[in-house]
Amino acid sequence: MARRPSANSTAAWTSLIRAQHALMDAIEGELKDAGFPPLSWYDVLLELSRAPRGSLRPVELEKRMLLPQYGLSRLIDRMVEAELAVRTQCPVDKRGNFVGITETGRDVQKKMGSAYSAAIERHVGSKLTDVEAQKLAQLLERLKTPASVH
Amino acid sequence: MARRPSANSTAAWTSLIRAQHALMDAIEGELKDAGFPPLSWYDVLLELSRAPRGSLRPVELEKRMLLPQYGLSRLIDRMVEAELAVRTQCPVDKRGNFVGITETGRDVQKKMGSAYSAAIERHVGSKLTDVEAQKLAQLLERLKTPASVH
DNA sequence: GAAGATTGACTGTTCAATCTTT
DNA sequence: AAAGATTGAACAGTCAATCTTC
Repeated sequence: MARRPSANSTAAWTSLIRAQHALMDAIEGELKDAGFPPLSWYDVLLELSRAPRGSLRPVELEKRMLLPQYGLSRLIDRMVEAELAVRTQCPVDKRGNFVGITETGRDVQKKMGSAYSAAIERHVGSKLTDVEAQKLAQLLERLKTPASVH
Repeated sequence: MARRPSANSTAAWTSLIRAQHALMDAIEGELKDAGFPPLSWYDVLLELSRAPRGSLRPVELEKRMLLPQYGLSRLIDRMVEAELAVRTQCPVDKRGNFVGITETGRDVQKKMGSAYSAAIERHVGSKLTDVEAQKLAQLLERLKTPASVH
């Protein structure tokens, strides 16, 4: 149908890109300055810390993560290298590994989680009322519904 | 200061990341499938096409671009390689180059602009009313204001 | 010395190809 | 053949160092 986008649709898209970038830079920058690893690492640590026995298969991780991580193998490699995660074999299906969180990993997840929360409060919570934040989340959720095929 | 982020702030942040990613993947994917270069190229082409005589200094480009492009030198190199842009010397200040758009570049900008508009309509315009899109843009703009130092 | 810009080295991402197990 | 995962090669992004001109 190639209807022309309204000025408001375009403005929403532009603002979305700019706001996401500005906030991501600010929040990830704060965490980095505090000595924490990138947010993609946090995503993995958070999902692992919530999983039963602290481990998941890579394919499960991919599905759950906030930041879509194509190169998950290498990300896990780096986290294993840093001793935040370990790899183990899956006994029942030898195709699938498990990735587990270490004690160090749990520790980093907790500390980083606090810093992350503080950063979200500073960069989001302090600028919007609770009702506005809720409204924003609702509008953004609507955008994620698949587009029609026309 | 270090107030706990409300659930709504966190939800807004999470939705922001996810919606931006989902839409960016969808929109950039459509353009790519249609044979167009990345959106970062489009940003450069758009700014150049709007500039007087179709050229700008790299530093000006950096300021205007939608997608913050740290490695602008190399991006311009690739566009020059693809014959969408040219480099020229600035006669009055020899530190500064100019980056100019070629005729091919103008052509690509126009065609890509149409496809981009259609994609925005499909992925944003079709999911929100005009009023909702406007509201969303307003809320996102509020997020870009600098955080307090506390 | 400061501004505009590029370069080199490093890190991270992407895509296709591959390998193993089911 | 399909699913789960890894690897290699190409590509892009980042940071500090550098170079030139002002």
